[in-house]
Amino acid sequence: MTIMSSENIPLLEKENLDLPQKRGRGRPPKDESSKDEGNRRLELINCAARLFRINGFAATSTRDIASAAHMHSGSPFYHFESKQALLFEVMQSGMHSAMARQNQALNTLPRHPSQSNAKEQLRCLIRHHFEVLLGTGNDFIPVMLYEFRSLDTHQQAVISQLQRHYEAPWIPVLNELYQQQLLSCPVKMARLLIFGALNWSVQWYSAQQAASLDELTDAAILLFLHPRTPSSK
Amino acid sequence: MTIMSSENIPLLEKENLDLPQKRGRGRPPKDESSKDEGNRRLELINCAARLFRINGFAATSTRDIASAAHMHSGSPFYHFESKQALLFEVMQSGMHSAMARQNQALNTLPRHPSQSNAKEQLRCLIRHHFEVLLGTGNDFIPVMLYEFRSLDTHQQAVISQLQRHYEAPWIPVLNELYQQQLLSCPVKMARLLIFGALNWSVQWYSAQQAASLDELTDAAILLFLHPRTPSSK
DNA sequence: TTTTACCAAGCATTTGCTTGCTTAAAATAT
DNA sequence: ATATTTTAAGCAAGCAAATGCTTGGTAAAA
Repeated sequence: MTIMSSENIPLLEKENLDLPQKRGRGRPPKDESSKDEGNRRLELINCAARLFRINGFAATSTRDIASAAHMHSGSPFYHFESKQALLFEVMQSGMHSAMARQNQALNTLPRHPSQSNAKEQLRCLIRHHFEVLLGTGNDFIPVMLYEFRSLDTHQQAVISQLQRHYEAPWIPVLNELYQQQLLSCPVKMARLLIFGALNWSVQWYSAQQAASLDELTDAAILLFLHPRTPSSK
Repeated sequence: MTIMSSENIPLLEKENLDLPQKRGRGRPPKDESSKDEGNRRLELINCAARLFRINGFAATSTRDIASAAHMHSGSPFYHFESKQALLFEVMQSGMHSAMARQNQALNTLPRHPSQSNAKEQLRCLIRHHFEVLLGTGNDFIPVMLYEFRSLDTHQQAVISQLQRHYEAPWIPVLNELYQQQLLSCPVKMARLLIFGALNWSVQWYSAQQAASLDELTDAAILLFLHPRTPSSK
């Protein structure tokens, strides 16, 4: 928030209400579903992801993030050494989560009964990617896609590596579809164009009013894959 | 540029070299290829477009823009009432230029010899859109695509209107391709996904090393259109 | 003498981040 | 069981720099 933000007024007004002191300022109790460590840190990551997605990295101040997490302006720097490091954490944790869920989704498919379930594998990958991009509360990957340039070169290298891992399962699937002539475009280019078509959906998709993620997936498959027989499965 | 920018050092160091006083500070001469009016204003728009594209709107300071145009820090506000107004001008002029060139490109095609040149029309539209996105010095449209949220609601409405005009010629072409069954995906969805695939290219395309815009266009046509006969034109 | 195009200087705010302190729970020693 | 120490988590205040923008002046062309 650049100009005339009304976020710092609560720091003076609601100070005696509920903004601070929600969890006290001492050490947090260790009970409550065992693993409570890094809870506020995680809260910061979630708030940052949401704000970075809505307003962009440069247009979001650390004060905005702090107040969204019910903290005071300097407190985020106890958990993260810099605003950029927080962005980096958002992207990294988003990618790790997305990769884990992608592998999980692929494992629900029937263990390759020899051949030609490549089409179903692609459908699964696309459907899951839409989930990652558009699912409620999934702000991490959009932030990664649109704020890449705000990282330094080392961080960019790390994220690029994760992206390559994420995209790795797509390549054999696309290769097989190309050999089955369900895909007419060379694989390298097809991958770039397909990811573009999917990633761009964060620009126009709105949960209400528009199609479901399943319908989106069907449309994408229809656009990219060319059935050889008139009756396609 | 956020932290530790080295852009303001020239304001102190090169002050006696060539940065200011290049055109003097008085009224500019009216000669030099007649139409010189708005020349510095245009220079500002071009510099802003380039910087906005490279660093983003929020991460580009008006001082960066001024010094790129060989001006001092307050001078851009003689030509534009605010930084946001400058962004708006960048997008508007970019869209008008793109629309003019798109119509021009369409007019070079043979005047619809009845039917079925829809495929060639789509190729023309895609090829031109790649030019708009990736051509050298074309920073305007990428800025429009990636900084839309930095506009206020009224400006967004104006730009959306221009986008609709730009996309208008695509719709009858896609409709005909759908009826010819060269396109299997419903037109509304196809348009969104195709524009996504194309627009995303600004994220990965680099002029050296990669394919030419013609090759990109061929790949896109192969991906989106399904030939009915084994020998496609 | 009016207008165009800019400079020089600076103001008010915002921003990222730092320093020193406080609180309370957990760990450890008695 | 009690007392002490340690540590996680954050608050309060503020600094230095950056940023958007304003004001008053000025030089030169028309």
